[in-house]
Amino acid sequence: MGRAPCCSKVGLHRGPWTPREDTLLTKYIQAHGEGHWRSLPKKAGLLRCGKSCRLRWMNYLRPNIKRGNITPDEDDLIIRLHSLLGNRWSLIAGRLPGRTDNEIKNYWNTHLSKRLSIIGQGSTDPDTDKKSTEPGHELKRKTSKIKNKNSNTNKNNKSNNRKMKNKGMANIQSEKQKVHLPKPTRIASFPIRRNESFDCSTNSGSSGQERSEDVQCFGSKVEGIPWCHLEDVPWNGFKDGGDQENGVGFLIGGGDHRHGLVNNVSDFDLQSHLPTGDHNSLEKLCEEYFELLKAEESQVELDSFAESLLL
DNA sequence: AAACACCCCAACCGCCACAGT
DNA sequence: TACTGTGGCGGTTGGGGTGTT
Repeated sequence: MGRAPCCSKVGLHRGPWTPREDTLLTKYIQAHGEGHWRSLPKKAGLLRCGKSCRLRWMNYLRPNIKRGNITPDEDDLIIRLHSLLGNRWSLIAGRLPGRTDNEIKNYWNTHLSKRLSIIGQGSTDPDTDKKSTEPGHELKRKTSKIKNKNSNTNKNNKSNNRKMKNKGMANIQSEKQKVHLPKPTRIASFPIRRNESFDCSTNSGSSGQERSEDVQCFGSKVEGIPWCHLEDVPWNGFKDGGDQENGVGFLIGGGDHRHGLVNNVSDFDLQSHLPTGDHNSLEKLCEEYFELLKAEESQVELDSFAESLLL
């Protein structure tokens, strides 16, 4: 049962924000800081829902937000992180400074999922494809051609049409995908918190939250990446069992038994979900991912992967 | 030039976890 | 313990823009 809307919608502005509203919100937050979103609109003189204010700030007005022009590096990182984290956009965004979860989500939905589905169909090379098509010329045509053309000219059918398209894409993905699965798979039943990700040794972070049903095995989304046997992983958060709380990690040696239960589950449960025939490629993907992170690590001093995710 | 088809992305929605009472 | 308020997340929508026919 969902709770009531955060505020009465009556009399509140909706839709696109005006420059004036942006200014009001920005000035208020600059003066008083973030938080107290519910009361913020009133105090700031905005006829907006607090949620709307928060979203506008987080996704658009916040300083240091990068907009547009996802670089090839970011693109690649998104794909890799998504393969590990699934649709955990906020976590992925935390790994991409200046990018918002919404932007990454949109980018994934509009660019990457299509591209990957095309790759899955044995089409062109992804990079070639991307470079030759940005911003979406040839690709648009390609993707449009593989779409189900139930011609609907009625504008009311637009969204239905889109849904059909998306369903079609989802089907293609589920059939052809090589990199990820769309939905995380729960593999354990113990409670897990989103904020306790990637560093089991430090209960770092308290801002995030995790739904109990979000207990997931990331790896199960990556054709069984969940548990990579890596001998030397230079990040504290991973080395001791990875994201135990989120049911993800890497078996190193005997694993970490500080939380006993988790690795026991992982050893038994996760590995039993690993596709046995593709182990080398899984390790390769893990290694690639860590190489990428290493490269980043040399540029930016981070205490741990966990901390970077929680930035 | 007009109509149509499609894409992009800002914004909205519903749900959940957690904290406070 | 039960309830309520809040912040946050992921999924979805739809207006506007762009390309094609």
